[in-house]
Amino acid sequence: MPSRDVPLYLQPATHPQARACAACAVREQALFGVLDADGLSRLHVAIATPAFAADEALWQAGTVGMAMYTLRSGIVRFERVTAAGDRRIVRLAGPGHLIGQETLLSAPHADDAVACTPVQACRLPRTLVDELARSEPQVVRELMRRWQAAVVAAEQWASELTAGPARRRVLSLLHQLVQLSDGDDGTWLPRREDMGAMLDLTTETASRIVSALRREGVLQALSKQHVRVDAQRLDAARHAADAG
Amino acid sequence: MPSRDVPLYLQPATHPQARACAACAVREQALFGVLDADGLSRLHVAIATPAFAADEALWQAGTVGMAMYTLRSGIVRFERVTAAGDRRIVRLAGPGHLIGQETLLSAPHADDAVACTPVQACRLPRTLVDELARSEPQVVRELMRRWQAAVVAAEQWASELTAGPARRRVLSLLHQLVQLSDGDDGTWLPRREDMGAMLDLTTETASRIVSALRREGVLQALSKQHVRVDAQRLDAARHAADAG
DNA sequence: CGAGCCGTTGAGGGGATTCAAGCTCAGTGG
DNA sequence: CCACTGAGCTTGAATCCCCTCAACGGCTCG
Repeated sequence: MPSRDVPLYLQPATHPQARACAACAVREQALFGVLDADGLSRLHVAIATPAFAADEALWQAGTVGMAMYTLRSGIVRFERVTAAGDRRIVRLAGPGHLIGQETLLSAPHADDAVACTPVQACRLPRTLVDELARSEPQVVRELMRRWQAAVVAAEQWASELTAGPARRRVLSLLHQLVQLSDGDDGTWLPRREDMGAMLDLTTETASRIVSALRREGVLQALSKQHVRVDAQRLDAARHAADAG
Repeated sequence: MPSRDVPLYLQPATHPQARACAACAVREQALFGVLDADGLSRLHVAIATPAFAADEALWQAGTVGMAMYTLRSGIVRFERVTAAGDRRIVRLAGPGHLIGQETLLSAPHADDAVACTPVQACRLPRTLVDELARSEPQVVRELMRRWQAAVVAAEQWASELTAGPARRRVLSLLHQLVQLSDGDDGTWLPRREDMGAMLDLTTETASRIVSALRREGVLQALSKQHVRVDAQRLDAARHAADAG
């Protein structure tokens, strides 16, 4: 079984795209995970698997995309500039997530999409998904499921990450980040300024709280942007914040 | 042309549901607005048009619905209880909006849906929409459009209504409410406690700001829960808040 | 090695909360 | 009819949390 880090183009050229998809590490969570062998056989075009560096944009708000993406690894943030003129991050997406579905409607992107970490993705052209949706009914249903998931994620973000005292918001964010982390090499931690844009805090406040959590042993720095999170203490801290 | 206030059941009995839908006041914005005469003719079942009183629930979070609704008049709020235990309102829906699409996926509702004002709605059973989606391809596309609209609305909510100083948040909410208002009899204004649940403020703070806006002439009370909004001054106030 | 970005920490001020007290108004029952 | 009640709104005073302003240190990179 190929690791998720093996680029698809290194896999035997005799294998069609269908074979590559069948072997994909995030296949179960991916859009095409609903396709059976027969459905996959219709994938007669090659799917590009572009990589994005940290802070590289996948697209910009207001533009109309030509493709959507399934994330294979890494984290992407959705950000916009509010009417008041300040930058706000409104959602995060991680491995297995489908992003940019508005492309299917030829609707412009509502936000910038920017890689937070190095990102590997599968590029799904609009035309391909269009075709597939016509021939494979399950794909339509799966698309709807994805859309619903986006709604749920956005509402969750609004309800859990934008309310209450600063400390609780940071703890909730940490909780989210742990879910999105690739697991092996710790949890990615945003720059303080980006944490501020997510939680509506100043960089100073974000910094103070992160420092406090480190002193309390909830966090442990692994590298510049990665930490080890003590799940036990995180839960305890979240529960304590809720009670008080 | 029947007004939106004429109950559907009062229309001539010889007219099938198709005729009723064709004459609907919110037809252009409604889900079935994409159907042509031929498509409408497939509507051989009667569509119920239930009314909900203010503060009456359309459904509760966690339950799986049997139908979705197109709102004909009134405003509905989506609320939930956060992990921290406090009530949060995460979205509003108004005339023309389709709500409860998760029913189509047999997914449980993520939030309570509660009428803010008296609400008139069209009840669209899951099975009906299912059928129609199969026979009329435009319906599928329209459903996707609705889902995308929900995502955009949720992100807008998160970015504009949950960030910045309290006064700006209230002004942004007012802006939203004006869009949702039926137009003729003023703009609906939530109870202070509900404003707090929307904007993450205390009822006292919400009250203070509303009082100030009334003194400044931005608002003018019409009745207990309805106000006239001076669009001019509202825009001025919003712009001033952005600059300062 | 100096420049610049990012993170950290401190001191002081301001805006929202907390606590508390009246107020209006609709509904109820004597 | 009208006091009584309770829910929602308003306003005040004190407190506290977060922001603002400021300085400093570590790190990378030209």
